[in-house]
Amino acid sequence: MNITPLMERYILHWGEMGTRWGVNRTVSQIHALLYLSPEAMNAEQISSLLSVARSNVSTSIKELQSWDLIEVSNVLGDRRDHFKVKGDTWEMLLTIIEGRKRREIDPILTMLRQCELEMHNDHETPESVKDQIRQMTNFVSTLTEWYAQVSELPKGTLITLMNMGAKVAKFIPGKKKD
Amino acid sequence: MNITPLMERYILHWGEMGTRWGVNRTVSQIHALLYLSPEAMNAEQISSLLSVARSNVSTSIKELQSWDLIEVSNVLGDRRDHFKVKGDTWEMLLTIIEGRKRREIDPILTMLRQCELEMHNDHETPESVKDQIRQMTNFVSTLTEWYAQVSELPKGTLITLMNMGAKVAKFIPGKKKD
DNA sequence: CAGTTATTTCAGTAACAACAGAAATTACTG
DNA sequence: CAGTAATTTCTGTTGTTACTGAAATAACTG
Repeated sequence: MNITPLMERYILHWGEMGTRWGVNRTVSQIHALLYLSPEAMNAEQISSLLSVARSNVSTSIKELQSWDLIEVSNVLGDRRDHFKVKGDTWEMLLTIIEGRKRREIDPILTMLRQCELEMHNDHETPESVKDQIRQMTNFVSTLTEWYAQVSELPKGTLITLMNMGAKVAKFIPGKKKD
Repeated sequence: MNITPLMERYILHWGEMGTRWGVNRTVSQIHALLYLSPEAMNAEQISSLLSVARSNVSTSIKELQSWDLIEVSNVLGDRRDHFKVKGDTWEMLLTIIEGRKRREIDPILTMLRQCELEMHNDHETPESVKDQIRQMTNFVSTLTEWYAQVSELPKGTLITLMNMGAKVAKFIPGKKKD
């Protein structure tokens, strides 16, 4: 397998985009490469195809594994680890959302809740500021609760809902269908 | 207005979280500060409260304005610009999503579509790779289409839908209610 | 229109994250 | 258990972005 100009373009754009979302460029590039590749690849191949140091691949692979985005497959008679992406585009998205939620939203919620606790015996912070914090806490809680419910739905249901688009609004009780 | 320990904690955490999402720390901190503050603030105040250079505040303010997250308010008899956040938590979220979509998702879609065009007279890229690109294009298109529809719904409808959580799935045609 | 205040731009510095290459570790093999 | 292959860890370097402080510009005032 070698990188055609088409693939290069895809991989480079993906890497570029990753950086904007706080993801290391090499990590995104490897993910893009593995997404495109029909077969699993070993670290050596990735290293030479993307022209990055072997050690850099090692670190990035670990990062992708911690996100549960890739999996190892072993070939009989080959000691090296081979990697490929897990799931289809839809599952990829859900995995990324789940990861970011756990790593970034949950700590925010923890922080917000602790702020609410501290508020009680805090008499220097203006009431209006406390209100803003409370509002943010409620908002993030609601979002988290919504996500918890929706992420439990089967994939097929989610896809159906998405294809319905704005039509879901028609089912709001007490709302006229048009 | 001075920063109480509670506020400091909130602002620092927010700034920290911003960096993880590819947002400049100072930018996030200023947004957090303005969110908490009951009154609009001028750049000088922000600069001294957060202990960052005046010029840094100027740059960050521009960034927040380009995201449409803050607005200017002027006080009679005061030449300085005063800033405050726009909208409530919910509107903030929608604004941020809209901004990221426009800046980051739309270019991806453009790239993917161009890749699809190039595919036609590209005989070196394996068919399986082309398939993967096509699949990604369809996926991103569907998501974008869904977003376009949902973002048009009135805020109240969106909130109702969110509060319904997984219940919306009950209304899928051909599905038994339980 | 000189003087003052507010804001922005710019250039250099500092801080940080990404990375390469070497060294060390681990896992295998005959 | 020596030797080899694969992987990881570590250290120093590079490249990038954030930031400061100074200078320039713009906006207002008496």
